[in-house]
Amino acid sequence: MLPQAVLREATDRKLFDEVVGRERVTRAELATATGFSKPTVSESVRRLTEGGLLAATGPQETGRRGRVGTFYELGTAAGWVLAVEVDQSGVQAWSADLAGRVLHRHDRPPGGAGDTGALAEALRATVSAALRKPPAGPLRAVAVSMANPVHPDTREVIALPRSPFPEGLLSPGDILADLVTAPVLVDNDVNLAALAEQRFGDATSFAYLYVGAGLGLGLYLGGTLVRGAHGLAGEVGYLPGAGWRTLATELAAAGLGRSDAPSNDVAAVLRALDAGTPAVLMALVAAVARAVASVTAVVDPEVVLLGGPLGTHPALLDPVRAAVATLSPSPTRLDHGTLGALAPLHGATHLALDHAVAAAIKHDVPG
Amino acid sequence: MLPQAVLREATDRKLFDEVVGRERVTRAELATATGFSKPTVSESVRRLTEGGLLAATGPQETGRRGRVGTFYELGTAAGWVLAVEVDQSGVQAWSADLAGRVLHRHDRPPGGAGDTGALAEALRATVSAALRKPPAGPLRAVAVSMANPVHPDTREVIALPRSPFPEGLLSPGDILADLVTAPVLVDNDVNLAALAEQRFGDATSFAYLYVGAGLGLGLYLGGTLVRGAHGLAGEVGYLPGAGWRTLATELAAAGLGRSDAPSNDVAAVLRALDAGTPAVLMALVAAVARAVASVTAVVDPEVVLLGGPLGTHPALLDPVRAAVATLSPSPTRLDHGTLGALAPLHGATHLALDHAVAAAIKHDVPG
DNA sequence: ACGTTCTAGTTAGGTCACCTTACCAAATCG
DNA sequence: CGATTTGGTAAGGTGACCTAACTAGAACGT
Repeated sequence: MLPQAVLREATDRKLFDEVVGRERVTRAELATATGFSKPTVSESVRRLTEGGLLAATGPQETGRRGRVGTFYELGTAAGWVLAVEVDQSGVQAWSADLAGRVLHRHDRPPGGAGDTGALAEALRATVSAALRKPPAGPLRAVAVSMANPVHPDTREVIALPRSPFPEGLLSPGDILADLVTAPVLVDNDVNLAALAEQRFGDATSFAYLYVGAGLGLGLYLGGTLVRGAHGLAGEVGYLPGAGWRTLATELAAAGLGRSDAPSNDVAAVLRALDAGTPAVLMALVAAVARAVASVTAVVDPEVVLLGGPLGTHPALLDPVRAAVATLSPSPTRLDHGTLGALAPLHGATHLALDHAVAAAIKHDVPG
Repeated sequence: MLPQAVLREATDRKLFDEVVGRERVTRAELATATGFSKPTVSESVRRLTEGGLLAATGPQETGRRGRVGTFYELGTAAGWVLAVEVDQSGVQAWSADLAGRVLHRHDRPPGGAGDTGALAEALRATVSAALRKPPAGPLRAVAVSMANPVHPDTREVIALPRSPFPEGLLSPGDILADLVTAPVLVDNDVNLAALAEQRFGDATSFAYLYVGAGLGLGLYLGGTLVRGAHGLAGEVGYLPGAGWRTLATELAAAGLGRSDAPSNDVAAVLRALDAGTPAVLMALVAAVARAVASVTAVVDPEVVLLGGPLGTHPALLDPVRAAVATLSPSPTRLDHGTLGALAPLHGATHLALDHAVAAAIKHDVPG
């Protein structure tokens, strides 16, 4: 590969993102918006259209002085990506175009609860359904969101004690190998939720704390997700609690987030929170505040967002803020996430998109 | 600035580092070692020699077939950097060349203990002394290591409750403004220690836990130091302890690391550790293990190194390993740091070097 | 009506950093 | 003393960027 390719790729990527962000643009607008010269923009747009990522869509509306320009937008042959979420409540998938617009949704309730084989089958069935309604163009990437941690290099699913999945590892890449030729990216659901919430807001250092059937943390620092050397970054359930046990163990001892019947527990805890039961609230607030304070002390992010079925409960925010303030001198902002239960799917879409666009730009160098 | 400059700078930097790493090299060796073509290497070396960073130092020794090449090495006019450490035990400074070789050392005992004005005066005096023994070439950068956290953008020193410095902020940039024209970089001593230990080993994700008169953590992830949005990353003294207090508070309550007389305390604790007093050991191990487990749970680094006067005590390592293992499922390696008390100075040297070389390469484009 | 003005886009030509290929220079080996 | 081997230069090409000057075409103004 030529050394100058890095410049070309950066230019193409920036222009592509600009086009996607503005829906329809002329090359002149692109030049002023990005700072590139007009000839450079024309060259780059030519590459992108020949590669199918962009397409000319007729003339600029007239009524303004000067020559009418040509609008460019996302090409219909640009293709699409597939984002999938696998968890205890089933499998959910989104087909999206390269602008991130969701085109189709596919849901599937859980097969046999807690059965890995059934889950794998549900994954295959959902992806098959999505492939039966293919948008225009090639499928460029598949991203799968899972509740387990994922190894940062191999992207294998990692088994943990008290993991929400039973024994037996689920490897989406293997499961989908014969269905799909596009690359299959796998990542942790909370990491992906963090990615989504980060893109939605725009803090550069950022933590997303999931509170539901267990605790999970997604960390976004310095422009990338922190996955950890062994894929275990953000496993805040293993933080030391008040005693010499992990936070997760203490929560379970308090009757919260038991890993053997998590969804029922979440419903019960939600009812308790709605009813204002002080014991439940206090136990939960203590655990969440410990987690937030720990994250703050270690990486000091700009913002910490609470997410997940319990994390978004309105009764939680103020007490946690108060508790954290007694410990931490950092003015870190604490708030609710805004994307709700769909955050991981949004994140998976972003992950797939990012990979797809980068790969598409890297490969076509039409002359 | 030309867009191609990024390529040129990367090339120059890589070649410069290669030359420094091998002491003396011919251009042919550089070409094969770096993968650049021979003409590219010659061009780059020409730029670097004209900029003064490199210098030809006579012919390759003969005895081998083929033409004798010209050796290049660090130029005498490349200049130098100054690394300074300011803490309660006084001020210490190193002059180093751009290869990181320490040329002169300057020490100064503390003026009035805990007196900011005296400390500032000691800083000025130490730098003046260093300037009176200037190595060849220009002073390109000064890096100051301090025990306080430092704001990541403004690089102002941040005041914290229980900080080892008294009221009144020490701004090395201002203090040295009339002595020195080179840029003055300031950073936290523990961050710099992490930088140094990281360079010495070569883990890509890395935490350095300082245990002395207080706890501090330096984090090195994804190729850079993590300073936090407010400069408070690694302030693990504010981690929640076993009770609803910070780790630092609990340690102080146990008679360890009291911030009002820290150095005496450290000596006392060291004596207790040597004597094998179980209460002291257990309290310290508990606190350190909590910190390590917290870091592991949040960012899952490849390695955690213990440093500082207490952290390097041999009695600490195994109990901490055992305690961490009961909490954390991550196979993170735990070890002692290898640079001892000099780690922050090493780190400051690296910081200054990095800045100096980058700036020197950026600016001269002789043509 | 018709030249002026304004905007979109192309053409021409230059720069810069990289590359390959071919050559020259100088030392040892057989 | 020629062959070989190695360091370094010369010549020429490519690709990605730039500026400046041009053409294309619509609306405005008197």
